[in-house]
Amino acid sequence: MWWSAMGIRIDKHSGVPVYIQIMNQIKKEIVLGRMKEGDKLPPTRDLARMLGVNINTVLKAYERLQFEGVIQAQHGIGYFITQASFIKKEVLSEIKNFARLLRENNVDLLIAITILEEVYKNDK
Amino acid sequence: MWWSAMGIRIDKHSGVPVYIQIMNQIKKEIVLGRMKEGDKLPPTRDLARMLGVNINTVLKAYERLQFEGVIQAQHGIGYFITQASFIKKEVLSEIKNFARLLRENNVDLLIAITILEEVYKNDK
DNA sequence: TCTTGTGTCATAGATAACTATAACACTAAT
DNA sequence: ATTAGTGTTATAGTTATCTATGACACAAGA
Repeated sequence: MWWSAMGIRIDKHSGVPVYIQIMNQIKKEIVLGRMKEGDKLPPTRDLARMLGVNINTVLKAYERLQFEGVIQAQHGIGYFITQASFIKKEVLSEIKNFARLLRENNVDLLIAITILEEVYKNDK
Repeated sequence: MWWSAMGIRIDKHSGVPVYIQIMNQIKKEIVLGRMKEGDKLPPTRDLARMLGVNINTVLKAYERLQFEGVIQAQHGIGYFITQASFIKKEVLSEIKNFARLLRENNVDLLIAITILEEVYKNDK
């Protein structure tokens, strides 16, 4: 088994703390079915090297994911996924359509997300 | 003219720097047409008090928005909007539909946004 | 001119995030 | 038993963000 860094991408200059980005990226990989229950995560040292961040930053992300019950450490072995929920294909398809809509209308992604958050929270 | 804080909401514990949240919120208000070119922004001191943050944090947001050309300071008078672009009604409508879809399918907003970002960037 | 409202600048301190580095503990394979 | 791979813990230092506070500059109106 090897790690290319999987689909995990971070942006050090986005303003969002890196450890939170790592958490979100791993959750995303799981939801998209790229990682499933029982799968082993990249070792902390490896992921840190691949992402160009410090080990402690990856560890912080892993520890928080463990606290949330998403993954589980096994001392001396590695971290494993313990909880996996998948997104429906239709929903994923709709996300793609939505992304296309935004691009076609030249809507800035950050602004769209800000509006989306407001709408999502207000209509509850 | 008064300031209720307008539609500007921030979350101190979201991990995203507050001054960036303020920037995004103001851009959002403009795009939604709630503020238009020439409109005066809340004074730094007032917005700081309304949001429960320090003046310097608001100032940092305003200064960056000015650097981006969105707003313009007039010494002793206030900050004014210099650049306004609007979102199409159809796009806003689609954002609302999208938010509804996510809620109906119990999709976590953060994860949805993470997937959206990936799709948006990859399909370019 | 004086006052009020506002932008601007500066300094200092607190907290969070990130980095650098080392040492130790457990597991599996040889 | 030894080694390699991995998790765990600890310490220290740097940088970014946020706060607290004060002082000064400019504009408009009384």
